[in-house]
Amino acid sequence: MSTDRGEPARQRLTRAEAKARTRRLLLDAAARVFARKGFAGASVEEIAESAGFSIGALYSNFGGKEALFLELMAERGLGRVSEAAQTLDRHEAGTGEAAAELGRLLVHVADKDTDFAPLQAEFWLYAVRNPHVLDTMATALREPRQALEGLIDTWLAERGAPADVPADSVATVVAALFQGLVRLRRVDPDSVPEELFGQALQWLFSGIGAAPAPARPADQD
Amino acid sequence: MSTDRGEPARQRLTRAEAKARTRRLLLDAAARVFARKGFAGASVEEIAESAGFSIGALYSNFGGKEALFLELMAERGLGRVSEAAQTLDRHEAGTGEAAAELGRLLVHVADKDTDFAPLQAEFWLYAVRNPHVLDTMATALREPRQALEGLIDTWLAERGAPADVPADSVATVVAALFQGLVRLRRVDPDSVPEELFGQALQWLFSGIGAAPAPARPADQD
DNA sequence: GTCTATAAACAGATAGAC
DNA sequence: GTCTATCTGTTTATAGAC
Repeated sequence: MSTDRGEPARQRLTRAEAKARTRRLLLDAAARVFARKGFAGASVEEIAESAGFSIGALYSNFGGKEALFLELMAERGLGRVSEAAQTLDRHEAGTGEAAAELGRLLVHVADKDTDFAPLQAEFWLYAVRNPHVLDTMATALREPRQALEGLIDTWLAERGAPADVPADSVATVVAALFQGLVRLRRVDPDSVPEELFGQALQWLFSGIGAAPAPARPADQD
Repeated sequence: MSTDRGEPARQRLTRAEAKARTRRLLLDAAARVFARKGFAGASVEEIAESAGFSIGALYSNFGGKEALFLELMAERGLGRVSEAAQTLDRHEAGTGEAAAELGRLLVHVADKDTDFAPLQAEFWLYAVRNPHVLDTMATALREPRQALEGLIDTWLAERGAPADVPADSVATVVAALFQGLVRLRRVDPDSVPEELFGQALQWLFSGIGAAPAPARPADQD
């Protein structure tokens, strides 16, 4: 309290606030560097310097490289998936409009937020390689998918599909398709035009409405 | 030629054959280790030992760690995607049966061939981070997708969908969905039951057949 | 709380023996 | 053609100054 001196005191940060700010800056830098170099390929030195600090600051705020990565994973493990649900919630009516909006989201994630998909892939790889993290990720991923599920319930009712169709399955399909298209677009943009995701959703929902009870896929033998 | 001595000469390998065998063993070991540790996380020592050789043998057969990785990528970059198309080609008639077959393929890739998806993710990350490899991968991925496209053309005709629907878009959607579901199943198997992929395809194709010309997604303003 | 300097371990790659 | 030994650079993590 009495330690501040002739300093201009530009922002007046308590030590706790300063430390929190450092942590935030380090976390953001870590997201950048991990996305661009991968978990193993990134060095703590590059992360610290990218945040404008030195290695010492990093170790004073986090247990180490792995702890920093895990904290980042807990913070943005499920990324924009929950954002997506919220964005779509505003377009309750009009599946077509919502589909177009989803198309824009895909383009944004794939083209603009260039660090997002690689970081997500890095999280996935880490989880697959570290079984005890796998469960954490599984439950973390279920949350945003349930948000999607609520939305899909609405769409389904709107389309006149019977309660017969399990909304959680549809939500899983939509989420998987989104991820797959984002990844593909990063490698070959021409093969995934902006409208493709919306188009696919139209096909999907139209098909769900058309075939009410496809419980038995095909038993023709 | 005159170097072999009292050795039992079990298989009689020429030096060229022996070297080819070493390369193959190293390549296979590299696939295992890269899948489990990642490109940066894997050490050449572990790869060499996993193949039953020493570091020297690796460097005598490949330019180095990166060259080994790139060769592996060229060899199995597109993985079972082309296999999938061939498998399905046998079930020309009966979309339902083909869908069930695809479901089994997904389960196999996700559950049995545990190294496949992580290795594929590693390839993708490498391509995204090395632009000059990106183009190579884009063209490599187009090939199996065209095989899928031919198959889809058949299904579409069978379903009575007009030529209106672009088969390449459908192929892209199917491929992206497959990849997305495989990844999700590795993390949360319960959320991706064995039949889900086939089910989703049924919905999709049924929807394509139902809505003949959805060229303009939604213009209601 | 953050920085500088350093310790200790490990990586990729090479040289020469066999 | 493959192995052993080694060189060189880099890495994580820590200790002590400020």
